[in-house]
Amino acid sequence: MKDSPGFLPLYRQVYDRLVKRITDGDWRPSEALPSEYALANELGVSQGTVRKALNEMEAEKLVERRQGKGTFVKEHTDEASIFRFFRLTRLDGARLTPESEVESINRRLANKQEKSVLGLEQKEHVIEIHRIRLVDHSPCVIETIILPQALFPDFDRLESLSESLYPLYQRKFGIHIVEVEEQLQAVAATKEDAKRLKIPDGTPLLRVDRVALTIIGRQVEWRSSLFETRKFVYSVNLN
Amino acid sequence: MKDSPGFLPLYRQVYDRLVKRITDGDWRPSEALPSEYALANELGVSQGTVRKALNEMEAEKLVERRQGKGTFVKEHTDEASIFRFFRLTRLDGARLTPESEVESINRRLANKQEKSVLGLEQKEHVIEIHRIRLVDHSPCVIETIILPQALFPDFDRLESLSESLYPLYQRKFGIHIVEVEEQLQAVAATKEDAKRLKIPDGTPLLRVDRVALTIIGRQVEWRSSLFETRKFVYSVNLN
DNA sequence: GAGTGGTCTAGACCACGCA
DNA sequence: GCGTGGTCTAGACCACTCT
Repeated sequence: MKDSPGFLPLYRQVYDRLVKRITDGDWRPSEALPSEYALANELGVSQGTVRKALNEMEAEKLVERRQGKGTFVKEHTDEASIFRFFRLTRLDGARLTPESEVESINRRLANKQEKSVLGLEQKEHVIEIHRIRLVDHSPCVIETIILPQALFPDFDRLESLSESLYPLYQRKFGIHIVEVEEQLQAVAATKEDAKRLKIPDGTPLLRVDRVALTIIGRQVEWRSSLFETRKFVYSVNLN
Repeated sequence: MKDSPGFLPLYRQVYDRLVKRITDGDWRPSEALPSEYALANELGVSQGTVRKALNEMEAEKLVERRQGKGTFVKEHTDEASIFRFFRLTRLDGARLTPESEVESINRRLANKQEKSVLGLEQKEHVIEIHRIRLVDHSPCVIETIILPQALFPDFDRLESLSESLYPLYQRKFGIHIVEVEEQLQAVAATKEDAKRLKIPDGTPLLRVDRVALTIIGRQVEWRSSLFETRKFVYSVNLN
């Protein structure tokens, strides 16, 4: 006689309310939330319950907690974002800080595959970005990025793009990426790839297809990258 | 006048003691630990403190907690282990269950690189394993696995190897892998690779170099794999 | 019904950052 | 010295599992 959820813990309800207030923009990136006691008071629960909700949010990297200071909405800075999602390193494991050159930005109707990957309905528009990323002044990644136009109004009229795009999504469009799903394959460079990366035809490349997700699991970016991995490697830890 | 650690929380000390008892084999895989209250009593702390330590151990997948039943040492079953660390999937994301053919197992002195990667001292021996993994009866991965002989006594006299090696490490040698570090590159198949995988020379392959670590960060396996990714992809989520 | 982990509360004290 | 988050305790009650 019970339903499937049957029971939603109080701290979960607190979590949901706080997450909503962040995604709604009640507290902006790098701003402090009220203290645990203030929130507990406001929501009519104990401080320990708020604490549990905030700790979950910290585990998901939505906020950052600092003893003696407070709880802050996590900001996607360029450095942090590259450190977190850009997995290319030198052979010895040292992190890289690439530079980017945007080649083109266009707006057009989404094709079938894009609608499927991004979960779009009929006749929606997408933004298509092509760029090259360089390390030590030589090209090593080519990227194609597809964004649902509806979530990124006037994206194609931005004056310039930052090196790391996720801080931009957060700052300008209130979109907070918390997870990416990637699929990797080894492929041979086509003539065009080879020309753009200044490498021989047929060089093996690491192809990475990535879908970026928000806290509620909404797909907001589809990115297809080709990495030249003769001097660099893609590093990842699994737990 | 304080030292660098300066302060070690009680739950951390409880955590350390419990982890040690598991790695020492006091409780075997799939066995239940004493209840929170029993442990709290035995260790002279409150139940909430034990709880916090156990929750950390659950987050690290060292134990599994089941409401109404108890806390159990997590067992590396074949299925769970493949699901967790074998990242190859079909193009639609469906998981694969490969079969393996061991080609050779040898014991020899570690070379310089192996000593560096595995953190070995002078003149230690290693076990070297070569195997091929097949999906749908066709070869798609070739692996070279290096183990420090000291941690795996008589490994080369085992009658057979299970499909997934980590359950074997846990069951026979008390070694519990909790994390792997991987470095990925795209490379061209050599003549020998091509022959073993039954593919054309120079086919792009995904090369994965993996170091497997225990809970205390000890390197216990170095594995170099070459994946044929025309029909499959390496899938990973980043948070 | 007994025993386990999960939630929730209330209160005390500690470590840290800052003015 | 004050306010913040971090730790620790004690106790009550809930949800789940098995007998």
